[in-house]
Amino acid sequence: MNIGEVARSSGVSAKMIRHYESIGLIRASSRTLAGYRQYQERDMHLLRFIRRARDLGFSLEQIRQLLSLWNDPGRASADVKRLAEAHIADLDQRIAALSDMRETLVTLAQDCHGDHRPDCPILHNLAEGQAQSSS
Amino acid sequence: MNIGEVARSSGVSAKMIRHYESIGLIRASSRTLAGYRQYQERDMHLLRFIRRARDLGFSLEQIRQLLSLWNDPGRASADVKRLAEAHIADLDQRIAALSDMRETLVTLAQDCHGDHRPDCPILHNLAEGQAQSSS
DNA sequence: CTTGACCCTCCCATCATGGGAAGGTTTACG
DNA sequence: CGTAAACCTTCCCATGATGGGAGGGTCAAG
Repeated sequence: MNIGEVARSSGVSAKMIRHYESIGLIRASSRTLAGYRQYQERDMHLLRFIRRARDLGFSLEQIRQLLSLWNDPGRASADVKRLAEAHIADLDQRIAALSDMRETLVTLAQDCHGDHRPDCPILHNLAEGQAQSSS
Repeated sequence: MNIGEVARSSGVSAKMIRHYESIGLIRASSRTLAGYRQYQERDMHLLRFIRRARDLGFSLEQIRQLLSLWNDPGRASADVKRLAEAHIADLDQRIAALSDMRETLVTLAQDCHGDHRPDCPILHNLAEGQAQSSS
């Protein structure tokens, strides 16, 4: 398989496959005489693994660890679980941060007339910045 | 005020103040003979405005628009509200995406023994699972 | 033998931010 | 006055994950 085909069937762009190779996330593939990268079925599975882990929000560094566990028949599932739970905690933090922003903005937007007049609590809040006395 | 002082009192780092100047988000300040940037009270307020908008997750491009509305006495609050609501929609999308990841991971982690054995539904899902549905 | 669809490497851009080098200025203190 | 600390300046580089695109080689079908 050329890089284009494995890209299509794994959902990882050719650009990214080359990048993952360059940072050592995946091993360099064999090449044809002309220098074209050649991939096997197992490379496709590896890339799909990476793709799914990315879809779950794991960073490439975390994926590096996941791959090393995946390739270790003597791994402890506790190690995988620990990685997953650390990532869940990170997601929780990011969700909380975004939700806080959202809540503040919704409150401000609700109080904004949204008409032709210039007066606006959103700008007022940004300019004067006292904590909202909402609820 | 030197840049360090206005940085401290606005919560925007000196590094970022110079950066905002370089991208034209704020106007270049006056300088002393030695080339030191000099700031006034109003610059501090401007930077606080920016800082608060950043805290609410607005991008610098959005902030550029917010500032232009802020400086326009003839603005319509509807324009501000539209910006805010677009940003809320963006936050909603990001929160939903992260929440989806979180939910999938929590489910997988719950089914993981988390002991010394290598068998693990998390790795199994990454290796064999269907791609996550992205909205 | 040309055309189009591949592939290659290398550089640049994103977005917001920080690190740090190399060097000039100001201030406070002995 | 001298010096050291604490400022300030500009310039370059790095992050993380991804894409764009230039400039050029390869391959297969017509």
